[in-house]
Amino acid sequence: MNPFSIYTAKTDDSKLRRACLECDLVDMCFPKGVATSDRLHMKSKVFRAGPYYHGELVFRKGDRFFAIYAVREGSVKNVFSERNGRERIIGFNFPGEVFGFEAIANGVYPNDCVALETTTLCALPFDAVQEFSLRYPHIFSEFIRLMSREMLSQTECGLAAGAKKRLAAFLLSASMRLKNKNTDPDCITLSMTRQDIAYHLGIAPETLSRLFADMEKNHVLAVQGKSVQFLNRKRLEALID
Amino acid sequence: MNPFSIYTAKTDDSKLRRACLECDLVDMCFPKGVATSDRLHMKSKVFRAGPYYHGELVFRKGDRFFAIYAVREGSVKNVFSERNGRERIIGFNFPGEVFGFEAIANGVYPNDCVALETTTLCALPFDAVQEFSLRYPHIFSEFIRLMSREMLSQTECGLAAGAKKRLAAFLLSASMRLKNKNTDPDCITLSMTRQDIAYHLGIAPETLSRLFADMEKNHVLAVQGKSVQFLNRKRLEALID
DNA sequence: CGGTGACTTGAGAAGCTTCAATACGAGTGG
DNA sequence: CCACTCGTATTGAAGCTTCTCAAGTCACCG
Repeated sequence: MNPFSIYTAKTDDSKLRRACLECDLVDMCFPKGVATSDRLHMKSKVFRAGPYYHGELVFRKGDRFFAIYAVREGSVKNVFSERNGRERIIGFNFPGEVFGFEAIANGVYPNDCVALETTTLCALPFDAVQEFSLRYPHIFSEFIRLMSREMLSQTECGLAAGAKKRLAAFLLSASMRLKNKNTDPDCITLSMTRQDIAYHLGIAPETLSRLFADMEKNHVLAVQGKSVQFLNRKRLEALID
Repeated sequence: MNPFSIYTAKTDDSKLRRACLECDLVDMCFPKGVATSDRLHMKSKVFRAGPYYHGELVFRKGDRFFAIYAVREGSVKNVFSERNGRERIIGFNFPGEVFGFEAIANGVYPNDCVALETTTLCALPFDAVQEFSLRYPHIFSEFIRLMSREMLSQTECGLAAGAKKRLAAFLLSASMRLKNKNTDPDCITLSMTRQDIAYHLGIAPETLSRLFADMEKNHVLAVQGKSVQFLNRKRLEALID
């Protein structure tokens, strides 16, 4: 009936617990001030979705809205496919991040969501949020705050002038958002294609390529396929303002 | 103590009633399925703010979050002032539109809000929303839906490639959003400066000027200072895709 | 080994920005 | 009513950024 297998076991798995604590949904899955029985009830409403493999659709534009998603492992892109064939990439989502809020307005997802690699998600049915919000102020607050944070980061990431600035901002943002994997934050592995990044930044893929080449020549980055190393973070940061 | 005079009288004023019915907050100020007594209570929480005059600040970056605002009359701009002196204009708001959601996340307004002309607002204290949401599912739903709609329109208005496309999209959006004033939708009066528009679109003011001149030469627009007339809406729409 | 898709590189054209000069419009004071 | 002024808007010319089209390279996979 539905494509989700219930999230049941593994709550004792320490790795998973840690993952949950770094998730934006943690305050909703493990709410303070909620009776233990209800807490379990709330958590039991959270489904695990996936795994989705590279290129697989999580949802499609027009699909009926049903749940907010959080990335557990992997990454996704949210895409508006336009008439002229080109696609506008609204954003990427990495582990711990939540997406799907735009679907609430009209009850349908307004864009496609595609897995960039092998990806598992948590699906939080909106029903459950509504139900619990009426009983627990904390849930209401957390949900609103989550949406607000999303809006804030969207406006903050607004179009900086200049392709180089935008790329620098993107790389630093990606580094910050991927830092939970306790690896070197100056060495990131991008799961998306150059074209995805370019369209996300609103530039041509060729321009992106040239920018990478340029930054490599200037010893700011070391680029090797999908892995990018920051050789000089200061200069990268200086590019933004 | 606070800068708002309570919104009390004039509920019988037909012009005002009409204004409220065209406001995004209408479902919260006049909620269905809420007892009449509570309805009055909810409405009594809504303050009228202003009037603010041209250039006056509604709130400043860092001000403590307290209420969501709706434009009653006039218009405002939301501005991020950046280090390098330049300002990024996140958006404009016209009568009936709601703004301020980004402030929920951290409890402070993340940007300045400036009146573009003589402007009055409705201020909806977030306390009241929280209080009522716990008692009435409808309020909860409406608030979330409002936020979601905001997020959706933000992502939809995302950066179209090309300055001309962006301007066309901006003008058509402005026309749609100002159409409540029962005037010709093909003839709008912009309350903001050229610089405001340019920075909002992420282009130089000079480029904007040239675009206007160009579109006038091509008989798409007739521009006279702040008033813009669409001479050929079809062609304007065709520019977008 | 050949094929396919992703990425890079090059060259010319188009778009946009910058700086500088000019024009306009509303408000002020003579 | 005119001249002055200040802020805003327009116009011009030069230069830089970015795009497009086209060709070439690379890596991965059958």
